[in-house]
Amino acid sequence: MTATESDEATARMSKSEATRARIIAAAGKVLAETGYQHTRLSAIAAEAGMQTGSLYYYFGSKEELVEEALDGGVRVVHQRVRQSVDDLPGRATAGERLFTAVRAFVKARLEIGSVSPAHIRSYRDLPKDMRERLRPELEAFSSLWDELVVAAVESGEIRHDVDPFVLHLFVVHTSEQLIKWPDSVRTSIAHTTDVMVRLMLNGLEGPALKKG
Amino acid sequence: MTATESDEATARMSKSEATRARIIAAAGKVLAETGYQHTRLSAIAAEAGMQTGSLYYYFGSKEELVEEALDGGVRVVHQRVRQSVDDLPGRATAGERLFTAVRAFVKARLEIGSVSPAHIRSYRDLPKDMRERLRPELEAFSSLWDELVVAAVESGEIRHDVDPFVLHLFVVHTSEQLIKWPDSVRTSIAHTTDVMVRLMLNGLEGPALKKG
DNA sequence: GTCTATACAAGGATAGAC
DNA sequence: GTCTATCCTTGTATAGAC
Repeated sequence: MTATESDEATARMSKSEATRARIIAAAGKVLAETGYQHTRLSAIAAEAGMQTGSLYYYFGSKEELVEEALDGGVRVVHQRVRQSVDDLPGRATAGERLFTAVRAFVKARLEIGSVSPAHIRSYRDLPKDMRERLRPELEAFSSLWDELVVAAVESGEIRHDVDPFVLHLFVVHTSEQLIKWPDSVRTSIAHTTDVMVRLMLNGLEGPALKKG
Repeated sequence: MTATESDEATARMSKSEATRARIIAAAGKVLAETGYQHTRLSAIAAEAGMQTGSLYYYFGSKEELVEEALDGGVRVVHQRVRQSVDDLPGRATAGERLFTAVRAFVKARLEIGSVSPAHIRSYRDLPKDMRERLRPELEAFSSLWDELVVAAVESGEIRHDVDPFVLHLFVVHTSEQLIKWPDSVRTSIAHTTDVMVRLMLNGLEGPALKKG
């Protein structure tokens, strides 16, 4: 959800719904930065502009609040990536489909400052039962990457000398590192996406080695 | 430090020194998995095979113990990377120096299961004063990467169309993702290092696109 | 709806037995 | 040296005022 979409959505909400959404957004932000265990309700409350105790008017427990924030973040990113692929014309090659997905993923990671499907940092810390409930959604997203990668290997558009699952991990984790890049190098979203995709696709190699 | 070196070192220690080293190693392992805030002394104690209270015979506080573990991890990895470059013959090109460093870094990350200089997950959580004390060592390591990258850009062995600092971040963070790869795809250290370096250097691109 | 005050649990730290 | 028992602090959760 972009800032604009979010504002439009907020305008249609009752005050209560808007506050609830604000808390969820605050939770997403804090979670992405600190991971589940380190996330303090006091930090979420501060980010949302209220006192810790007030959160309990909207949510029954920390777990309930966190699970809703996490699940929402996962679904939004997954949905965006899938949509970007579905929007391609039928004649698009497997490679075009994969790199469109990568671009959409990188873009989503930059636009949504908060949680993401591959945000392992949070995921590993979760209580076991919550992890179980979130698993199907995460696995669906993972399957999408597997399909895209395998098809692009078969079409010859990406390398076949590396295990497809490793390629899948490389794509997802490399995209994820963007959140660690300092603001100074993340200029516009379009440019940052461009640089990252170029590095993933073509690597570090420069002119002096390319002739080989 | 490899397992063998560690064993040899242990053999020369007094029992007290050996116990102390065992605690540090346990702390490194727990820290790498969970980050500072989430690290419980009870977890370190369990990993070292003792009760929580017993740790205080060797260390004055959680901070003291953690700082020693972190500082040690940073220094060992930095030292190994620097040594790998220094060991090259004088005629080595800038590109050879950079990729030797990358290989050494990836190898070190695989061999030492614990903390590392770029292990941001831990670093960001640290108390401010501790972070200040560790900073010089981290910056020295960062400078090494900057020098290697800039030289390789100038020699034309790596691409010049991307900000050198971004290339530096890409190298370090991409190497770091290895700790998230499941055991199933991390076969031998030599093979895993090889795959990772190939992906970083040449990217995902496959035969069908290379002709362009 | 949101705040303040407080009960309760968990983890860091200390003391004293052995 | 290591253990067990206990204190102190921090964070989750509840209660009741406004």
